Amino acid sequence: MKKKIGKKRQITLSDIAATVGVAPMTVSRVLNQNGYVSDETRDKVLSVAKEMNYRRNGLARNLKRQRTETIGLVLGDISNPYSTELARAVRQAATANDYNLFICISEHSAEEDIAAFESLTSHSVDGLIVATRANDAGDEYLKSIVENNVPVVVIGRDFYHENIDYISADNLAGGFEATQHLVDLGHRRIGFIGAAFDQETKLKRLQGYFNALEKHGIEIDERLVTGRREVRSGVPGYSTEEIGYEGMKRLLSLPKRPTAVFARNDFTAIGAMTAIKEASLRIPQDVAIIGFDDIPLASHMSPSLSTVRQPMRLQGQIAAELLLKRIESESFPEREERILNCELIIRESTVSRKS
Amino acid sequence: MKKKIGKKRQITLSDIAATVGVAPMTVSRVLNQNGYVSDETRDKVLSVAKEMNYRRNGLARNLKRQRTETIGLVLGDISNPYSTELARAVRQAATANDYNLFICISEHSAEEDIAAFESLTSHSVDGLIVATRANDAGDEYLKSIVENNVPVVVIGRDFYHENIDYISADNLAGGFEATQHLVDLGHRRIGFIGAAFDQETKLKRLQGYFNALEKHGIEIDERLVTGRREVRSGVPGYSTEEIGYEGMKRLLSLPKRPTAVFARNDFTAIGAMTAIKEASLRIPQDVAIIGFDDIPLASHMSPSLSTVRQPMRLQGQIAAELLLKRIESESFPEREERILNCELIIRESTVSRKS
DNA sequence: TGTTAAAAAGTTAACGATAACACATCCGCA
DNA sequence: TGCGGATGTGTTATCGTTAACTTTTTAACA
Repeated sequence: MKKKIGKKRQITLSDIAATVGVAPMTVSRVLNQNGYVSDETRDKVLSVAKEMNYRRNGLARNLKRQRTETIGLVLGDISNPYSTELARAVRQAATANDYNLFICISEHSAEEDIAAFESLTSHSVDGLIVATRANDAGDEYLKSIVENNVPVVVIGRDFYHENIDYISADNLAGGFEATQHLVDLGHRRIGFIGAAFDQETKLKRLQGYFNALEKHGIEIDERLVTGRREVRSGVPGYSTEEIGYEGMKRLLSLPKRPTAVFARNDFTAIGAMTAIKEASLRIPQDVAIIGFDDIPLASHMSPSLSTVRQPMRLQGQIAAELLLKRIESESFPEREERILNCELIIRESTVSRKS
Repeated sequence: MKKKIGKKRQITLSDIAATVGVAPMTVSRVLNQNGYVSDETRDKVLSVAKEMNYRRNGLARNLKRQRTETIGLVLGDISNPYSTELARAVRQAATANDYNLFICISEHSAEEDIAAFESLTSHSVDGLIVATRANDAGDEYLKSIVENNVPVVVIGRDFYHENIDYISADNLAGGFEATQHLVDLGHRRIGFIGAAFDQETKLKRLQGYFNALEKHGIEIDERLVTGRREVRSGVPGYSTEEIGYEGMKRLLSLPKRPTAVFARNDFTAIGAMTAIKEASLRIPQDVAIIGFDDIPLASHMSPSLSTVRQPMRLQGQIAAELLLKRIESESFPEREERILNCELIIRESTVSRKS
């Protein structure tokens, strides 16, 4: 059974104006609190507006004003605390500067990446923060957006453009430190979980791992690097518990298994830990493991997870600041690039507790 | 140093029209692929559009068309896998039906709740899915939105309105089952972590706990119910690892500590587990613990965490479906209410492994 | 060859809001 | 008395697009 038929027309400024007996412009002035309006008129307008349940039409308003006071954030894997912390920080900065934040998710492919850019820019967001992984089609599209003078800032996305600011954690140094830490503990056979050996050549964390091994004269063993092969071309996925679990199983079944493992991120590490425990091996005595990100749960694992902390909030905050600067600047600011330091967090999964 | 001064005007349909030598309407027809256009004109328009890097102005378009093909989703705690799974499901359904999805976060307060509603509705989203916790001011505002004929669906938000569909997991039954499970294992002193005793009286999971105790003639002990008191009025926060950790410490320090604990959600449970381990007590022999949600990590904890699984994706999917139905209906569909079953997942944190 | 319909455009008028300007009053002070 | 500024309000045009209508051209067939 249906209730009423037909949806009513939305209430406009003119409706209020007609009811009160003034010009629409006067109503606009009242509602935007600018220009001169007598107290009497103001009160009347406000009460009528409330009575008619008026809600301003942002489309019309923004069209006329040529700005939306809204910024867009494109996230890849939204399940990742990295993304969510980023989002929170961006939101906070946006709110503090009276900007709204719209978030779009682009999960798997370049098409989704582009769809997200498209839907945000076509809604005329004042600026865009992009935190998805690089892919050719998306990069191409981003470029065309920027060349349409939409301010853009990228976070952790490997993409250079003269008018795009770049922010990232220092994944290269982080990957290096994590591996170095394992080497310092005496490990020589060190695995990497989270990326296929011959793919993701741009993955900085993996490069850091290679660099550290090289520095210490440890030969790189292809079999020790494992991860699910990306099925789709386009945007690479993110590594999960499941991938960590599977990857660890593979590593453990090697003739000469690694004595330590560096996982691409904490989720991957947690999955790997499960596999190690299932094999009745001890962490860290039999296999040491270190993750990346320092998600809140890392310290609650048992054993607690060593990891590399990256400044998640800070990245979001800086991104928002740079974006707002771009938005509010009349001209084109010089490109800024910020690579933020990571911090090695040593816990029980690499060094057994002494007490 | 600045690069160029002044931002160029955006390219419009008329610009293309002028260049090609046709009317703007013809260009519009080409770009929207409707109406008759000769192949020759089409090609010319498309090539000029591409050359000029034309990007349509969605504000103007949507204003004229009176719809945006966009839906809004308001989330509370974005860090929670519950929220993120919801978002993914909603996005999937939206995309499949050619709708965009904008997500807004409302973290702490009624004001933020309202700001999110405001920014989405003022952008004229075609409909709104709300998954934040109920609060008076927000409810009031929601009501006014609905009465402006914006389709709304709420998920897990305790709020009744004739024209708003309601979706939720059966938290009451879930809380009951979790507690019942502990009782079945022989526990009589069962704690609850995640809500203050005298607050959150509407919290269904807590009510389920009370109901189960009552059913088995176990007296409710106020001291066994613990959680951080909400500082702000307005939107209640969510329970976290930290709260679980603190809460468990309090429970363990009681003269007669509980032998089992039901945590409001898995994060809280995980925090509680850390506190239990720190006290050198065994799980589940000394203290059994069960959570709620079944986040992916629950099975990776050690011991693995018993919990109540709620259908996260399904809630999002149904919400999207109901919303799209409302959007596409000319009239007002009858209100729908869907309470989805939860599932008890028994793991090692309540029943020790036999093998 | 004329009639009619389909195809390919163009014209007009909004969508709802506001910037920019114009026009009244009113007040104070030289 | 008059002049300038503050105050209050109205008018006009426009943001960029498209729905609805009109006009012109082409094709099709009796």
